[in-house]
Amino acid sequence: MPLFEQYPLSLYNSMAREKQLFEPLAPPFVGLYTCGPTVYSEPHLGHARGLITWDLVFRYLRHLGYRVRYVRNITDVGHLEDEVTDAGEDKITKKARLERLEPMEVVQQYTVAYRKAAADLNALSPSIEPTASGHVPEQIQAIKNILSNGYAYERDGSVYFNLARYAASHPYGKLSGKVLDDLIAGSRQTEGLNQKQSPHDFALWKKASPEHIMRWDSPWGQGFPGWHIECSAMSTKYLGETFDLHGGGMDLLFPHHEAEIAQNVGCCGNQGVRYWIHHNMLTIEGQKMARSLGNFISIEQVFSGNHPLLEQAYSPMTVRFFTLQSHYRSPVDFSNEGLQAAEKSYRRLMNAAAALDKLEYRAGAFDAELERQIQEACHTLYRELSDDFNTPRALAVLFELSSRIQDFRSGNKVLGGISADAFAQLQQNFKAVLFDVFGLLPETQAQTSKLDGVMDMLIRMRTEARASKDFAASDRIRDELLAIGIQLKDGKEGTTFSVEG
RNA sequence: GGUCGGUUGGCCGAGUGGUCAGGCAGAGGUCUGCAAAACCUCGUACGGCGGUUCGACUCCGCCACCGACCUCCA
Repeated sequence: MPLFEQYPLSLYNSMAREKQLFEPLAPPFVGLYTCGPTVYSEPHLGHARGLITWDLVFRYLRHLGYRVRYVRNITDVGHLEDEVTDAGEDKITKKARLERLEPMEVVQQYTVAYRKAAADLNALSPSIEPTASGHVPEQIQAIKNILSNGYAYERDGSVYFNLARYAASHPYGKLSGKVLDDLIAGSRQTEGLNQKQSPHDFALWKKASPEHIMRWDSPWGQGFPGWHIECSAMSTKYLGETFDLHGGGMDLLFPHHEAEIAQNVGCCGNQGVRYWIHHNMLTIEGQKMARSLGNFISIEQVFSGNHPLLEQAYSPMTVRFFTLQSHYRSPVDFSNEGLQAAEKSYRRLMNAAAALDKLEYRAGAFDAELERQIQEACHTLYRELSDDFNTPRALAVLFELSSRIQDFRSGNKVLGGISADAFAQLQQNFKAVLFDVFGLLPETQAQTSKLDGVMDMLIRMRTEARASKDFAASDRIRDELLAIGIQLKDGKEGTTFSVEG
């Protein structure tokens, strides 16, 4: 029996605004699409949250036994920054001009940076990572379909989605809770500066001005695809007209995902997505992260500690652990205090995992209550994760199990008190959830075998000095190593060391 | 202004109509030549005012405060 039958997954569907039992279209296959980055600048902490959230979803679905195709796009065709006044310049073009690069050089640089950040955070590669620029023909085809279905109109080389026409027969705004009439009433639209029939009609295809560098041929002349069409085109291409899961940040609810739905209907006759899931945003010490507020932190800066707001560097696994401590639908507040606490908590779990590996089972006096408790916890781990990916609760269970593991290690409780089966289950579930699902890794220690050799020697010298009560020498070894960033840990079974950072 | 969400102990962060979150910090302890590390044990909480209820932190109403989105944003 696959795990997904044993622990059926329920998740919060943003469209229904309630938790629903997840029933894939064609189990065990699952299609998952998430909106990836626009690659015009360094990946930042917000990207980290998205990466970690969807990686956990991907990992857990796979762990449950689903065969998942995970598609995450790269937006490498610039979005216009100011469409309203038509004075807009797209982000990638602007960056290219400022840095005197080809637009594709900008795209390349930040795509590589994004993938590097993902790898550092131990986020698995998606099954397919399509780029918008590589799918212009598909986007043109989708626009053609929308046009021929009567949901769009052409004006002077640009194509716009006809929202009034669409909203007359479809519930536009349902996902984000917007009412089209309110939007129109509240819009600050300058007269006569654009060709749209209605201010909220959005571009499917945009005519390229003479100086616009990124341009492609189309039935409507040279131009580039609009803001939202890539996701409709690429999700349809790789996951089909209807697929299981679509994710993204809550900030994409409107207008991006709302537009996607309208396009899907306009193109294929149905909205395409069965479950919408959205993760919450990230704040920096209680404030929204924004360049204008000066609290913008890139992923690389977190790892290096090179930012005025950071008291120290934080390892990728600390960031990952910290993120998963909160539920994905709650906001995460990034603070030094929080990160430092996470660093320690994370170490505790890793200590327990290491201790678990060293335990050797021998039958002993049976402790029925302990047996029940451990088995129950092993199940709870999955029940929590299957309850809308409740990582904080699953984590609490991991800590509970950590204490039991330490009880066994220290002799506080006898390992033989539980059955060999229960012990095997403990080992398997604890490590599976910690490593495979949470995607945490043992702390990388910058140590080579040569360093090991040197440390062995130093530890031996210190042990000898201590044996002969030459504490001046032994303390000197310990303190000077600490100054270098290597900490000695005296334990019952001897001395070990860890390298800082 | 509109829409939605939140307000939990020193800090972070789950959750529930009536015995438990969990982590960090703090206190005590084990270990140790001392220390560090590691491990064990232990407090304190549910924004305000009403209501429903045998019973509310949990449900309902009002108020206050905070935030997100409404414009590109993960």
